Amino acid sequence: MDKQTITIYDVAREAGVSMATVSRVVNGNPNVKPTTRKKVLDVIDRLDYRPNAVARGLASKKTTTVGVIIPDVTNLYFSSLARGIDDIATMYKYNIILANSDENEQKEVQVLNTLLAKQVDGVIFMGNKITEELRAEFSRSRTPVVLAGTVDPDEQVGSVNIDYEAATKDSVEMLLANGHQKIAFVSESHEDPINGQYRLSGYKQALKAASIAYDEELVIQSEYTYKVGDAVFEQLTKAGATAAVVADDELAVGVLNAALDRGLSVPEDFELITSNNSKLTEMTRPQMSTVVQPLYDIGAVAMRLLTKLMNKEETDEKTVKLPYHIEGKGTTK
Amino acid sequence: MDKQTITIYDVAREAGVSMATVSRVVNGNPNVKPTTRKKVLDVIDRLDYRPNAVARGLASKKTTTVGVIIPDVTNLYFSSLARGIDDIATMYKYNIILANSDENEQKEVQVLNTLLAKQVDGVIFMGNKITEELRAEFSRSRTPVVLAGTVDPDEQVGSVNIDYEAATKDSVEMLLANGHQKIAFVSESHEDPINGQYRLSGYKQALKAASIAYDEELVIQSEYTYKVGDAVFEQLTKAGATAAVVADDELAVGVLNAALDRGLSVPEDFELITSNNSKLTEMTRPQMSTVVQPLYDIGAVAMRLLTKLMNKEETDEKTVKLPYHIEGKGTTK
DNA sequence: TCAGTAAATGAAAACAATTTCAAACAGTTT
DNA sequence: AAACTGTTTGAAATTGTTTTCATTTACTGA
Repeated sequence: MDKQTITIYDVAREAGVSMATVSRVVNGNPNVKPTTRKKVLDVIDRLDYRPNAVARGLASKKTTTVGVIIPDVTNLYFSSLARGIDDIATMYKYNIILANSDENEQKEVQVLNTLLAKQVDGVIFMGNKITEELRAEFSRSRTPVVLAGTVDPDEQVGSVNIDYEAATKDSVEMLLANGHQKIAFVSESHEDPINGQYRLSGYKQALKAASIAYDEELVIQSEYTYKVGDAVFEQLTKAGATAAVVADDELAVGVLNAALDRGLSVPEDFELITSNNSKLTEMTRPQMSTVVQPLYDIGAVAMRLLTKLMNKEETDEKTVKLPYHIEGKGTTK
Repeated sequence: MDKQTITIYDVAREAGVSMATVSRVVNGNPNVKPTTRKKVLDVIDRLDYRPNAVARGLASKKTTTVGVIIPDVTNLYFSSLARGIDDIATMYKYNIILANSDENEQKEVQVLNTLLAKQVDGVIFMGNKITEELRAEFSRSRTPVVLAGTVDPDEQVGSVNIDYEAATKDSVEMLLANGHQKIAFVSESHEDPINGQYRLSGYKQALKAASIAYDEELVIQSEYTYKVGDAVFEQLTKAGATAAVVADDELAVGVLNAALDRGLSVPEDFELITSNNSKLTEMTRPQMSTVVQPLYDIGAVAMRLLTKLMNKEETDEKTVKLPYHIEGKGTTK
């Protein structure tokens, strides 16, 4: 009736050894005589014993699972990071509990709490803003946290990303070099330091260096979805923009298509650089020029960093900046 | 030094009650006098007590987490399902452990085993073929399993999908109605029953009804990636196809772009229907005609079904087929 | 042969909850 | 006042491991 589970106790009894010895065998502890090891292994095989990870977690205080907070798995930028995270996690024998937050501050805090209740060994956070409440939770629990593709201006927790400021500056400079004067900057809310602080600053620097006045009209805040592309393009047109730096690929596709649907030629009539180098950039026609971020690697490196923190290994740097470059494709001349 | 954790024991002591009573309060058991409940709640609040989910899991044999095996999070089709799964899981207080399998049979089995070792309360499997080994594991553990967007011809485990056979038949018929004679069918390996059995059968039925001979040249097996689109289109050209039904959106974009890059007009010179209705279908120009699958819902319903199985509730049907329809967009006349 | 050391083993105590079962209590009914 | 009922409560067992610490065994060199 009930699924009778084989426990370490059954194995011990059958093999005529103590639970401790079985535990040692299972965990690869070298202090077991080869003959005993073989005996135990045989019984394990015969009974088809599988250690119960929950009991293990309770006894050892390690669950070998890490929590991953992601705004939306359906967003290619984040899912690419997630893939890198999972691969490295698997490599180090961890599993990931994935939780969508929709970048909703309440959900983020709530999800973090349930992850901590589940005793995850570490957390990888993707999002935008680290609210005070979130930071408080981070430091209250002694669980290591690493941000992936997310910045913490205070650098209190580990993080992996690229230099958004420089990348944006480079993007704008490329458009400037192509002769544009009215270059727009489109991103999500400036409350997120990644946009309001870093990217915006890069944008301003480039303009300043070219002695072009900052025009608020050209700076647009919008959600990162395909469907708002049309409305955003309307605004761009109204502001007289002839080129734009867009902070999200999906939105960039929306803007690009809005331009094309209006009969414009890209890049002849309008130029565009996007920011994430997700698969989308090569799927559009023309293909989108983009900041090439090593998405998979950001996730992978973040997870690797987390493993170090979980093992209390020494780490050179808690904040790592990965290289990027700008790749001109079809949406710039 | 060590993070001193507050346990149920601390709460009991401080509140002057037994652990059992604290447990009752935490779990909302009604058999607690209101005054006691308040007293306990106050202490919980004061000590900031959080129940340890691992200990809970061990004692109650329920982890409130389900395992989700996904081929690749980075594939929009699957990530859309995953989003539906997670939302419903959250609604029912479950968390998901997500594991990428790359549709690799070995990885699938291995991942399933670690999920079971972690005592997940249920498993949602996305993939293609249910190998014998996998099925054996499914039935050996008494853990409920539901397939999402995946078929099991034997209908031994629960599953949620659409009628792939009919959908493919409809797609082909639409192309037939547009006057095509040489219609190709492009999918992944026919070893997957979803392709080799259902979709292919739908394809054949439509041809037969139109008295068109089945031509092997027109049936192409290929991986589901964007980058092979070019090679696939070459094959299509060689076989003289003037239209195609493609089983994956990403691949469909590749094929579409290959056609466009060769200077063809779509749908004038070549027609195409894709199968997943992911975001991609509206991002291309022209937009892709597609089988409209309720992606999010497939995931959501699968998870809902799983909750029923986990609670041993009666379920009307273990196999549910969701409705679909064909939406003609820009790649068909 | 015997001490000294290292390797191998086991008993029992954690780990932090839930669950079972019996006892205490309170409120009715006779 | 006793008997009966149902609600609250707590003691102790249970869950399946790991870990600590003591003990036994095996081996080495004097």
